[in-house]
Amino acid sequence: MSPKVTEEHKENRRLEIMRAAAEVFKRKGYDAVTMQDIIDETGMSRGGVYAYFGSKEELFWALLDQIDDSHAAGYAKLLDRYRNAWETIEHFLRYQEKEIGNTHRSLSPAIFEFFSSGWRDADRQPFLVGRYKRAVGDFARFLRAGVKRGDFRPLQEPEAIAQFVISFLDGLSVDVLLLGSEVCDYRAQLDSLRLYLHQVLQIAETSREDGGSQSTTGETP
Amino acid sequence: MSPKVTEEHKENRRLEIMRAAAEVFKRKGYDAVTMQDIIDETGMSRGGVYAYFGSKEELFWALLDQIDDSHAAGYAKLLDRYRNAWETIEHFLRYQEKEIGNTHRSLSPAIFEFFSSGWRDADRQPFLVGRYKRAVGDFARFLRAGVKRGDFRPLQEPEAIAQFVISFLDGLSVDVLLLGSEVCDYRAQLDSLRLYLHQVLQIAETSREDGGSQSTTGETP
DNA sequence: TTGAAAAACGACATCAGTGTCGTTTGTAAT
DNA sequence: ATTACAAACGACACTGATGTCGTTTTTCAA
Repeated sequence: MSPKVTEEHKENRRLEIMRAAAEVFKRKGYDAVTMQDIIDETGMSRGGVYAYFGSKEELFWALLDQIDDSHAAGYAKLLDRYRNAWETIEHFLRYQEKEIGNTHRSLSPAIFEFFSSGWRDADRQPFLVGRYKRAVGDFARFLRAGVKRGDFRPLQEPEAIAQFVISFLDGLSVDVLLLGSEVCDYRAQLDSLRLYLHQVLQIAETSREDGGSQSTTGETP
Repeated sequence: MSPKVTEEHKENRRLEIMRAAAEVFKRKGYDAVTMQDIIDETGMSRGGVYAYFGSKEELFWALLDQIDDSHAAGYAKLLDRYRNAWETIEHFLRYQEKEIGNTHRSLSPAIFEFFSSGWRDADRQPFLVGRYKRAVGDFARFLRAGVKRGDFRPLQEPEAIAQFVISFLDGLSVDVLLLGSEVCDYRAQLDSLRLYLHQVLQIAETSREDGGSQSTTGETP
């Protein structure tokens, strides 16, 4: 008797299925993907895959959890423990630029599809709400820290600014996804966001050694 | 020989099917809706409905065109021919507030679903791009008019501001749709947008007889 | 080497939705 | 009233995806 394969081997198989699934989801989004697509990508058999994941949705949740774990940590770390307040914002914006620029090569389109066609589904909503509150919370905490240090003198409540920024970034992501990056010119828009933050936080014009590279979009005519 | 029913009757039937379809799309979104649902809602027969619309997608496009015609006109008119520049912005914001507040009772969720699950579809993209460019264009034109009159002294190019505003509004709509209006507090966020515009356009503090009701969100602490 | 049990396989039954098409019904001109 | 034709009907065949389950293969302990 006794088990016939090691626990590790099972875990590897599980991961291999998830890897294959991610590949397919990146290529085809969410709705258009069938279990058969994923099965084909793995090279395994129908029964084999079903032994690990009972449905496309179950598989997708596994991917979401995986992503979320790795992501949330990095995101929070980005905003914690900074040296120079404004520099952190620049850093944050550069990070967002990279993320958004990479949208269509990532799982984002599939994730977006998953939640937008499932927004009535009571099971899916909490995930998004959690993500949103976490993002807003992290950013607001960062702002409050900056206020305490005297780096920022915000014209609004940090919470309000944070919500505003997250909403804007959500919108920008959606627009890039649905319209393409050329149409909505996300780099210029991130410059606008930089300018907005610069103003609403009342940053002194000469922030450390950072020059005047804020406005690629043009000054007042 | 000669036709057996009047042209008008056929048009009415067409409209009735569209009305029924809109009802179903409002209730169930896009993907979850089947032709059968629509057929049931009309009270007609399968063949009857198919005689007018060959597929769910064809039907949805008909609805989109219908909406778009009525919408685009009103939107442009809102921003044209204003008396007081800032007042027009207030008006615009109030309009957006109403729109966003009504999101889940409108076709928006279905439209959103339609485009987000079909963003790879080359046929669907042009529609959204047109909508976006029109919105940005209208808003930018309004801003330029205000500049010419001396009402606005923008810190950025009007185009950039317009894009920023539209992206933000897109984000806000998405967030309201996916997270619910309580979570993302869209009224407060529209106040933030008002404050942003007030600053970026360098509106004098005392604009005509309008008092200081801009910031429900709180002043600098 | 053998054999027992788990893992992997893939054919199959099922299901939901689609679009068609032969039939029935209704209308208006004669 | 009759009739001829379009409109409306709804049963049906088809499709594509799903999840199951009896069979085969693999693995490891004895």
